[in-house]
Amino acid sequence: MPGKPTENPAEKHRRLILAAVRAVPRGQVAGYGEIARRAGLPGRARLVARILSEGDEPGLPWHRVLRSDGRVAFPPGSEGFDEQVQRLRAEGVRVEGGRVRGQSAAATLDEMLWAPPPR
DNA sequence: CTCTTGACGCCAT
DNA sequence: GATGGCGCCAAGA
Repeated sequence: MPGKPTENPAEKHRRLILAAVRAVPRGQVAGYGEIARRAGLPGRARLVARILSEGDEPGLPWHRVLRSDGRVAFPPGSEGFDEQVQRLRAEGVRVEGGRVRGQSAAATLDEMLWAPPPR
């Protein structure tokens, strides 16, 4: 039966991913792959990147999403890079050379990810 | 339909 | 730490 307008998988995924990104607390960072995993879409890091690249969703803390190695995903020197670094620093995140510092940024971005930052 | 591109990730060298 | 190759998936040409 009818009923439900069968939501496209793509749209559902988008919604889940956006929710996962919003769930990242201020002052913290997460990896694309980690976001995908939290959204229930393991291995879809690229999908996360693609959705963020669309740039919609106002208020979305996209700047808290980094590569798995703790590096900013934009090419150094680009606008996106600069803006992301500024935003992160504005939240108290230590960024050096386009890389987030904090012991490991995310050795595996799995367990220590949601650890509260010392202050 | 095929081919390329991309805000990625992991592993080997 | 830097580079290169392969995997993955969606969108555009």
